[in-house]
Amino acid sequence: MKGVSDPSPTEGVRQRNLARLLRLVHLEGPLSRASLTETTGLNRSTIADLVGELGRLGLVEERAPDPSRRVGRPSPVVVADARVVAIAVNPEVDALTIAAVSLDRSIPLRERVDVDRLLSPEETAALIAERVAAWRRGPLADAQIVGVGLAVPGLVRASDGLVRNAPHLRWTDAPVRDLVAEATGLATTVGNDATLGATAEHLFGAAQGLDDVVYLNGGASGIGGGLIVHGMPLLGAGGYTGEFGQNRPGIASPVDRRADGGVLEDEVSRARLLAAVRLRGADDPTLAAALAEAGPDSEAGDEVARQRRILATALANAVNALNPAAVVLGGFLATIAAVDLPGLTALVQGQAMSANAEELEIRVASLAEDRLLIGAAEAAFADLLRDPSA
Amino acid sequence: MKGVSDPSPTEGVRQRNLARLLRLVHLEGPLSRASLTETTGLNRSTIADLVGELGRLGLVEERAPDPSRRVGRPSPVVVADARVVAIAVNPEVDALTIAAVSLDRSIPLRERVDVDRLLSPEETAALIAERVAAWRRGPLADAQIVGVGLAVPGLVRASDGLVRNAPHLRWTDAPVRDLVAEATGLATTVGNDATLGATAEHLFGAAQGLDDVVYLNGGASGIGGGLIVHGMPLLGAGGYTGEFGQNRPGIASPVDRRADGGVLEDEVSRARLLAAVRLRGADDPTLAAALAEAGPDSEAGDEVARQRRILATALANAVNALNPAAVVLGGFLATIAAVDLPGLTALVQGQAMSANAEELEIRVASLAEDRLLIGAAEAAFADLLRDPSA
DNA sequence: GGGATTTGCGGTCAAGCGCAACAAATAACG
DNA sequence: CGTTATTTGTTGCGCTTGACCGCAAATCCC
Repeated sequence: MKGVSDPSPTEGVRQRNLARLLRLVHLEGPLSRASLTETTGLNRSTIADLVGELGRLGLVEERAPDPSRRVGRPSPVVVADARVVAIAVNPEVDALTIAAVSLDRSIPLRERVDVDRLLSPEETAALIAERVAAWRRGPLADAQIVGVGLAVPGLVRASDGLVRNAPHLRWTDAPVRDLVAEATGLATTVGNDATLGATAEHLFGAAQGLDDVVYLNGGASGIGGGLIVHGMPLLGAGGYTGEFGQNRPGIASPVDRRADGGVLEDEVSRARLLAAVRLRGADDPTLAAALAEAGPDSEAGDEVARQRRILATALANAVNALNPAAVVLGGFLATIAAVDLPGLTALVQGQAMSANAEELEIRVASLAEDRLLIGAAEAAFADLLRDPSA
Repeated sequence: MKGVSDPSPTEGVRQRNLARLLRLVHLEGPLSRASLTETTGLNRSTIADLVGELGRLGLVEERAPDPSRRVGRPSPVVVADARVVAIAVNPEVDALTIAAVSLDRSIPLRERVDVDRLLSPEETAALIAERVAAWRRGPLADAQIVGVGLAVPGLVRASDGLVRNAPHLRWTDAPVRDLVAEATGLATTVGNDATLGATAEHLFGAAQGLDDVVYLNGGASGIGGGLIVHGMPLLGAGGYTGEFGQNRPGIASPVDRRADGGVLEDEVSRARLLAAVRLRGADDPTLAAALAEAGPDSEAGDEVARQRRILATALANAVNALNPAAVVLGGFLATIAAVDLPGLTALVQGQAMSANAEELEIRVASLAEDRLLIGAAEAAFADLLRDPSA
């Protein structure tokens, strides 16, 4: 037995307090020591001790006090150390985006590596390792890299970061976490892109401060989703939550049906919108402009309305089940939602339980292309934020 | 400032450890002190101290050691004190069921009060108070009643226990929590019946030990559901989660459609099953027997198959979104599922993402009519289990 | 420039838990 | 049947943690 567990019985307390402080300055930005004592309820002397330890660990810095117009001695400002960075990666069909995201939420480095063919998981790992090595020799020479986070468009097993299936990358059962960890020598986390996007919107974007959020993103290849529940990302038993794109919502009018299976992402799709405005391969702003130009009384307008009706049923189903505080829409779903947000909200409320929908807000995602990088970095920071002294 | 917060800095630790121990003996049943040290990782002396405190609080008892055939000094067995009870209540259309549920999971008292008309919230509160008062003078004379838990068939606002709408009780915006608390003088919690049923199945029933569970119950008046997520009940922003009955699942074949709106509980309903076997008002076992007698190649068999197809789509939608470890079905949904559980599982797997469904288990609820009482009692015990020293 | 206010800093103190040594109770063994 | 091994409860002690207190420093208001 001889429990050689904790050297100190109350180390759990200290760990939690350190984590609380680090999380605060990471999520809220620079905070004075005084405000830290106030929000945590800890004693001034305790805050001094804890901040000192975080400083010695190289995780926070103390800056000169802000010229506040309050009476009394000014309080130093505690800020997350910008030299602590995570490597955030988003492999996509046409490019691999890699960035360095600091603990102070700045993004000092970002690079888009265009590729003319699909990269294998091994090639992806090698490319990441090469960029990280180059950055280490240069701009990140004095940085402390805590890990790598990947946002993968596909099903990712939560337990071991195995990519079960990423259809348009053509990755199947690829041990991406282990490959990247070995290639870079860094702790690596792999997550589903939509789940990480939901995390980012929850922490810093349109769903900030809301504990129950449904996030749906419309991409070129389909509809992905992520869930925030109890203020945390919901991974489910295997890690495959939020796959609303494969759901089959009821379609009230038979004339609205286009695809055989009735699968949401076959009925509500970017491709059908592009076809309606006679475009091939445009980005979302271009698509939005074309739809606006066509107007509501055009073929394109009818298609938007049709997709909105089906989307509303799918959202109502989710709202009935999960009673979220907000639904956040990204990608082309944001485009077709923004045409008339109150109208879409009303459509959803008409099909959902009244209590579930009455305080529901449907919002447009707000973090743009940084979303996945922020979410991936957040996943890489997670261990550090849970136990800063490790 | 002068933080008069905690008398001791580490009281949080002690509170958590006390809660861990009490929760263990409550959920797992009698446990020896030795096994407590092993599962918690705490020191023997600490366990002795904590168990002593729980004993002084009247929450646990220590019994003579089990005649174990192991070497070494026998370890006393720690048991939750049976005198600590919660009052569990389930108001329904035709009766009000009220029970005393002990912390050791026994149910020493249970009473079904038949009513020939709908009771108002105020009458319900008065009836509960009357029964509790009578029990206090008799069988519960030496009991420590920690609170009242109600399982209400309707929408319950989590923040204040207001019953927003319980259609077949005809309660609307009824402050049930406050009414019962005032009438009885006891701390009261109010929850949705399906959510509390899910909790019970999660803690003691078919979904024991699973952190991600979707629970659906088919009753006479519709389909209710509850969700377990992160090992906890999911309440959502307002408290109205799990309302799968109002969802609109896709219906593959138009000939399967019976109702106009395509709402699940209009398509999949007990009433339609009863009609198919020409019965009026039968309980679930009778219905199951009638369906079995009719056989699969009858009108009733066709209706069961139709309902199973639609139910499968609704379940697949939930599985895609939530990736639960198990789906638990109760009421008449258990009846139509049990006809061919592997077949229903296959139907769901055919419409869900393969990864989400591959380890999915569809199970039949196992707690029978005790389910709601256990769930309601658990809700009433929640505060005690969170902070035993309060 | 003086008073008020707020903060930082060092020292002291109580609480909580681990640890080690000892005692007790049982099984295994000769 | 007695001895040994094993396991566990008990007791006293020490370490860690964070609150509290008094003093000095820094800033604003007058």
